[in-house]
Order: sequence, then structure tokens, then C-alpha cells
Amino acid sequence: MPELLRPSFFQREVLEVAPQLLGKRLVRCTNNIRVSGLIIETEAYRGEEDQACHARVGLTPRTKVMYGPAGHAYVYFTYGMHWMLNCVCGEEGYPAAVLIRAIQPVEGLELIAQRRGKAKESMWCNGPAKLTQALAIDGNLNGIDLCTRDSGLWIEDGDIISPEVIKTAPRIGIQSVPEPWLSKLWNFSLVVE
DNA sequence: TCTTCGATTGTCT
DNA sequence: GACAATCGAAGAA
Repeated sequence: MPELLRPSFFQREVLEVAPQLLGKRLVRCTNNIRVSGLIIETEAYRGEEDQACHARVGLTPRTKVMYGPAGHAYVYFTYGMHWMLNCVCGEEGYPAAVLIRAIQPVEGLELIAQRRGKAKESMWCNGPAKLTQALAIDGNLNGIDLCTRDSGLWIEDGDIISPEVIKTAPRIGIQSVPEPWLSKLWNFSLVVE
């Protein structure tokens, strides 16, 4: 049985954690059925000074999970219909999180197909709102501990990814954010083979 | 394949 | 009351 990632993995500089999450396995377990996929794209958000980070407005009921202990899930709702999954990182009290933007489905393909309707297989989990739909993740999971199996959502260790196959890019969907935050290369993805 | 545009609700000002 | 870390349907080319 693969090991779960531990709090110490997350309790580091978010810019180190984000690329290292690539290749790890995100696992969702409901009714003893596993649905999982390899993480292939992440994005880092860090600090109140990061104008793309929700915590730029400071501590509010919405953002307080980001200020909490590392290794917990920050799940939030946006655009009136989509859920996003983030992993809280760094020291407690400092708001930082990694947005999981895409995974490659591995287990539970039937359930994913069912949850994603008639979407094509290549489109199942190639976006942050798509993978939350495929894994049945919603606001009920906000604040849960990703380092235990108690909540049915966790991350398992995987292969070490060599730096050559990791691509960096500006973060996505933050057009209204001013420089220098707009151009930070805080988006990490695996180069497709 | 590419572009446009509508959907729809929690959160903050 | 405005806006948001987006998706997918529909229409054009």
C-alpha cells in the first residue's frame, strides 16, 4: 500500500511543494470505491501580498482555512457553479495553497465517466472544476485533513519527477491581477510524452 | 478547430 | 451589487 503524503511534505515553501506534487496520486474514496489520478498540473498561491491569492483581502471566514495547518484541503466555490481543490501549504498562520488544476485518471474510470456525463475521456479531468466533478469534491470537504484517510480524500506518494519534464508558466485565469503577480511562473505542469 | 457567450451563487465592499 | 483561480454548448470557418 503506497504511503500517504505527510504534513511535513506540505509544511514547506509553497513554491517547492507545488512542482513536487506532480506525479503524486490524488485519491477519492466513497463507499469503498477508489477513484484516483496522477496530478499533472498545479498552481501556487502565496501570501497576502500575492494579488492573485484569495488571502489578499486578509483573514475572512472564506480564507481562514488557508491560514490553518498544512496538508488540509481548501475547497472553494467560484463562478456560481464550480468547486476548486487546493492543498494548504507552508507554516500555520501564513496563507499559502497549491491549486490542483489537472489530473490523469487512473482508477474508477467508470465512476468518472458517469459523473462527467458525455464529456470525452481526454476532457475528463483537464481543468480544476472538471476534476472536482469527476472526484465528487465539494464544499463539504473544505478544511479536511489530506494526510489521513478519514475524509475519503488524500494524496499518495508517487514517482519522483525529474525537473526536465516540468514546465512552468504564468498562472491561468487571473487577467485582472496587476504585475508582478501576473507574470510569476507559478503554474507547473508535466510535459506530455 | 476556434471563438463567443451564457450559466449561476458565495463572498466581500 | 459587483465580481470571481471556469466550463461547455453552440455556431462559424
